[in-house]
Amino acid sequence: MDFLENNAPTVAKSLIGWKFFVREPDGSLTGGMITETEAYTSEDVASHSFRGKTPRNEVMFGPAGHIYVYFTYGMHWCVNIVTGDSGDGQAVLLRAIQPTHNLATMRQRRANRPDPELTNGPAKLCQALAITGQDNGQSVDGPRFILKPPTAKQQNIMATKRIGISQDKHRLWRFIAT
DNA sequence: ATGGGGATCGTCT
DNA sequence: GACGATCCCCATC
Repeated sequence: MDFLENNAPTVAKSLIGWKFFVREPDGSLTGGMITETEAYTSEDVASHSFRGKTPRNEVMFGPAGHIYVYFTYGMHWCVNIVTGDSGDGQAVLLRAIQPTHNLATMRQRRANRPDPELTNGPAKLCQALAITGQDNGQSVDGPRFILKPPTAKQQNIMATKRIGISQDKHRLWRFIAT
C-alpha cells in the first residue's frame, strides 16, 4: 500500500482496476473493481482541504490509506482514500466501481435498480456498500475496508475534467477505465 | 436522449 | 444564511 503515499493524481490513476470492498458483519465482501476516480489536493480550490483542516476534513490531513467519508446535498455520502504524506490534505474520490461481490445485497440497498446502476456514481456506491459517516477514518487495510491489487490485465485509462465542481475545472484529474 | 428542478442538512461564511 | 466532489423523477424533444 506504499503507493498511496504518492500524490493524489498519481494514486487516482493507479487505483483504476484495483478492487474495493467492505466486509459485512457476516464476514462476506461487498464491492468490486474501481473504474472511476478523482484526485483532490489542498492546492486545489475544488477540494475540501483547500481552506485548511476542519473537524469535517481532518482525516484528509492524516496518514495515507485511511478513508475520508463526507456527507453532501443533505442526503448523500461519498468516500475517498487519503493519499500523500500526513498533513498534505490529499485524497482520491471513488466515483464508480464495477460491482462483482454480493450483488444481491447491493441490489437490496439500491432499490433493485439494474446492475449497471448499482455503483456507477460516488453516492450510489456508498449506498450499495452501506458506507456512512461511521466509517470515516477507517483503514483500507481492514477490518472494515479491503483494497486488493488488480488481477486482470491492466486496462486503458482515460483522464478527463472532474465532475460536479464549480472551480478549478480545468485539471484533468478524473480517471476512467475504458 | 437530454435537461430542469426538488429533496434535505452539515458545514463554513 | 448560502450552498454543495449528488441522485432521481419527470417533462420535453
